[in-house]
Amino acid sequence: MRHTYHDIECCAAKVALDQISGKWKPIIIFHLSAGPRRFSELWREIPRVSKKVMLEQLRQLEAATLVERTVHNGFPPEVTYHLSGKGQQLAPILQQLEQWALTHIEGVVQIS
Amino acid sequence: MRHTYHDIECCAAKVALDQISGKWKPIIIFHLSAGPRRFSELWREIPRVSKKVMLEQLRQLEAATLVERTVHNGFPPEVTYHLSGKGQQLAPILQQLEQWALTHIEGVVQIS
DNA sequence: CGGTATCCTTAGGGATACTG
DNA sequence: CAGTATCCCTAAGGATACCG
Repeated sequence: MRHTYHDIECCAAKVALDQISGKWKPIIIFHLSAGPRRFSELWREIPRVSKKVMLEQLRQLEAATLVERTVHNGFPPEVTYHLSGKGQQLAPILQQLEQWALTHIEGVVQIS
Repeated sequence: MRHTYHDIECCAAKVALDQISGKWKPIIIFHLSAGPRRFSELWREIPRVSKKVMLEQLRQLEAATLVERTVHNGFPPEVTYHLSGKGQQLAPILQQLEQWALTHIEGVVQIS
């Protein structure tokens, strides 16, 4: 992702948001923050995404070094994804955002 | 914006992010967090957006009750936009996101 | 199982001109 | 000044089938 002069000058938050925006990225991060997942697990936990799009989102998160990918040798193939340090440091901020949503956005309720 | 069952169940943060996602919304919030702005001011501060899109983004922020719009009578017309309480409470979270970007994202530097 | 390859659809955004 | 009205176009996402 290229950042324009204007983005960088005005609003580093925008640059951050760009890295986690995308229809499924926050949900992926949410699930990975509970621990590593193999591709198929993650895919089962997030229904309604096509495999292709799921992969795209993961690749973008990798490119932003928010998520890391591990290939375990053997058959059948096993690949796991987990949050990087950078990704983990994002988690508390997302939790605050979550809290903000819970207090301000109608119809958003916590499901422990 | 409708939220799916899945969004609400899994990730209130996603719902929050939806309200501030959009190509220009973070930048608009950034500028408004420094105080109210009339439309033309804001538009001058954010070059490269078309007036139409700028309006759309503002309308969406209004719909999410992040931004409020005040019409001052007189001629020429004067309309100002400012952050609502909800919007102001978002500011510190965005600042943390900003800090996170500054420490983790290459090429993002602070311009006091 | 994890991943490509194809093809298709749409919403988001951009350019420009016009109006009260 | 603030706001519509048109028209256009591309990137993001979706469906489906196939591969090692």
